[in-house]
Parts: sequence; C-alpha cells; structure tokens
Amino acid sequence: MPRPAKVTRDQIVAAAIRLVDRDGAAALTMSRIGEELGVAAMSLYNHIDNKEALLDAVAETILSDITVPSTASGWESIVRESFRSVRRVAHRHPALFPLVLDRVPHLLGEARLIEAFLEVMCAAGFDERTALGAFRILSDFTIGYVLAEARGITLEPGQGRLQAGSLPSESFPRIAQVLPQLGAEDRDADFELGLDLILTGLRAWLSDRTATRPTVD
Amino acid sequence: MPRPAKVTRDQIVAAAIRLVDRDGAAALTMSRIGEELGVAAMSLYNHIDNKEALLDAVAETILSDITVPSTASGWESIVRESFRSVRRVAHRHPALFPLVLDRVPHLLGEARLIEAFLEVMCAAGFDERTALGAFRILSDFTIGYVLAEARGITLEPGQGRLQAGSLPSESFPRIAQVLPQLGAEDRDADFELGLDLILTGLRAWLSDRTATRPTVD
DNA sequence: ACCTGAACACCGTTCAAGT
DNA sequence: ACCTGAACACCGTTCAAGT
Repeated sequence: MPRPAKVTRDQIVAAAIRLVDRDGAAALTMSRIGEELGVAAMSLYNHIDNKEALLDAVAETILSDITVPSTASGWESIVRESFRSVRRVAHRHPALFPLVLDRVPHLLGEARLIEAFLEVMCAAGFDERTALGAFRILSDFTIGYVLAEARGITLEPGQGRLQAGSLPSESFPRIAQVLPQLGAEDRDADFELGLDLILTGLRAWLSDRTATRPTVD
Repeated sequence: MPRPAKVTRDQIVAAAIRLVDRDGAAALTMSRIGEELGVAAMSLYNHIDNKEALLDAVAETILSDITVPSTASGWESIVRESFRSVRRVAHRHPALFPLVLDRVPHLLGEARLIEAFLEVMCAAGFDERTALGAFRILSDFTIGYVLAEARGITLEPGQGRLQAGSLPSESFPRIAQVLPQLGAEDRDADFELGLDLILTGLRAWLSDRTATRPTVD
C-alpha cells in the first residue's frame, strides 16, 4: 500500500544548500539534512543514491544559477558578464562553492557553459581550439580567484588571515607597506583587472588573425 | 623515566604525504598514518596537536618546494618560472594539492612567496599595490588551472570526465568539433598562453607608466 | 512506496593506565 | 616522555521490519 512521501529529492537538495550556507561545509551531514526536514537520515536514501550523488545534484543547481547574457553586445562584454556571474554566484554561496567545484568536471551543466562560450567565441572569429584555450584560462582564473576569496585571502584589509604577531615587518617589508593601503574594493578591482588583461590579450590575438587572414567565405 | 620516541613529527608529516600520493586524499586518516609508521593512531597526538595542525605542516612542506629562481634574468622570466614551479609541484602531488590550498591562506610560507614576488616586481618598477594585484591574478590563475588539472578536466584528449554517452553531439556541436583535436600537449600550451596574456598586460602597464612618469630619482 | 531502529565499519580525539 | 586500550561522539550506509 503506497504511502505519501514526507520529503522529495528537490527538498533534500534545497535543505543541503541552506544548511551549508547557514552552518558551513562541515554541517553537511546526512543526519543534519534529515533533521532539517523532520526525517531520519536513512530516509534520504529512498530519494538519492548516496552523498556523492547528492553533491552532484547540489552542484548542478548552483551551476544553473550562472547566467550567460543574451547575445546583444559583442563577445567581450558577454564573456566578461558571464564570469562576473560566476563570481556573483560564488559570493552567494561562499562555503558551498569549493564543494561545487569538486563536482564540476563531470557535470552536464559545465558542458552547457562550455558550449555556449565556444558558440560566442567562434561567432566572433576564433577557431574552436583557441576558444577552448580561452575558456580554460578565463574560467580557471575566475575559479582560482573566487576560491581564494571564499577561503579567506592571505593579505586583506585589516590584517588578513595571518595572525597579527606572526608577520614581523622587518622580515616582510614590502607586505608591511601594502597592507595598510588595502581597501575592500581592491578585491573587485583586481578581479576586473585580471579579466581585462586576459581579454585584451585575446582581442590582440583576434585582430592579428583577422588582419593576416581577412574574413574569407 | 624517559622513553625513546618511536616516531617523530617529521616522520608523521612525511608519512602523510606518502600516503596521499600513493592512495589518494581519502586515505589520509590518523589510523592509516599510524599503520604506516607501526604505531597506534593515538600516539600521533604526542607529536601534533590534531589533524588540522598536521595538514598545516604538510602544506608548509609542499609550499617550500616551490622555487623562485635567483634574480638573474629580468622580472618576466623570474615570474614565469616561479609559477611554472607551482605547477610542477602540483603535478608531483596531484591528490594532495587541493588539500594544501585549503591551508595556504594562513601559512607563513605563503607570506614568504608574496614578499619575494613583491620584491621582484617593485625592483622592476611596479608600485606595491599593483604588484600585489599582479600576484593575485597570476597565482589565482595558476591555482585554478592546476586545480582543474588535478581534479580532471571536463574536456580532455580522448573523452574527458563526461561519460561518452552523455554528450549527444547534436546538442553540443562545438564541443564535438574540438574534442578530437585535443592533444595532451594542449594543457601545457594553454597554461603558457595564460601566463603570456597576463604578463603581456603587465608589461604594457609598466611601459605606459615609465613613459608618462620617466624614472625619477 | 516510503519510513526507521538497529547494526556495521569507520572517523577524530581524550584519558587513564602502563613502561 | 612516550605509547596504547578503552571509550565517546560522530560519520555514511545497509537491511529487515514496520505502515
């Protein structure tokens, strides 16, 4: 005789995200999720295979929050906005994002993002191989940057993660000189600067190639 | 009455590294380390505070393998070689590197690397603030890249991490087109291209500034 | 069809007892 | 000064028994 389900798969995924956002990555436990939903831990296995599969589902959900703007305003701003979107999503789920990244390589959502990126870049005149290289560089830069932010940066306004006493300014004169200058805006500025450097390089690559081999066919 | 120690702190750190290199990150367990050294798990607590402290020690050891070349050949090749060294170390310990990264922000070794980088860049004519921005961009790019390699890249020569069947080429035409072109060398090439793009941008920044404000004092 | 108590093999860590 | 058996509070997961 069938029985009405007390929880659904979607509720489990949502509870997992809520839990990590609220209590940190260490709180992501089958029992804690159950507690969150008024159900015993073992009940979750009626709806998901195991914890790994749950993390995949969580990761797909987070990935789907990344937005690629509609193809209006040229490849550079589409690309720039896309990676800003990655960073925005990471900021929304700082504790969760590192867990998501572990799952990304085998997710379908990632393939969708790559396909969309290649589409934009090829339309702009890049060949597939170069476009993929550009994707790796831009996304790995973004991921590294965002991960550093999520983890807590070494040198930050104030004093950063290194304990105040542990950095004798006579052994670290340059660091002692930058530290007081740092403001919170600098994290945004450095990310944008990184995107700029890479995009400028790609722009140069493109104008070189369209100069030597002017738009055939 | 004193008793000769069966293990030392250094042996514990070495065993931990060996273990992860051989059996993967999941094998890093107090009991497995004890087993490796012929000692019960609890004995380790006579030499280290807890597992977190052990991971810090492991991370410091790995960090110290990163080499910054002697100041011979100009800032660009010093910088390039330094980040190549990071990647080399990561390749030597693929399973361990993600764990190390979690610890990096509060390690003294990281501060030493930053200080050395700032030194090189300031000698080349950068101000401290810009030099720190450059460090963030270069190191976060490198870390993101190397992490993607350690985790397994989505699109790789062969088929990559996505299961063969799961990528219908009619929904992913661009990906279907690049995949067969990819060779193993492309991972090196894309990393070097990323360094090139960033370094080219920094070079441009430097020549702009020395042009407008020619080497005073 | 879904829930759960009991059980299993594993964690990290503490502490008292040993040498 | 160092090692360890027993114990504790936690993991993820399975399975048989319940509705």
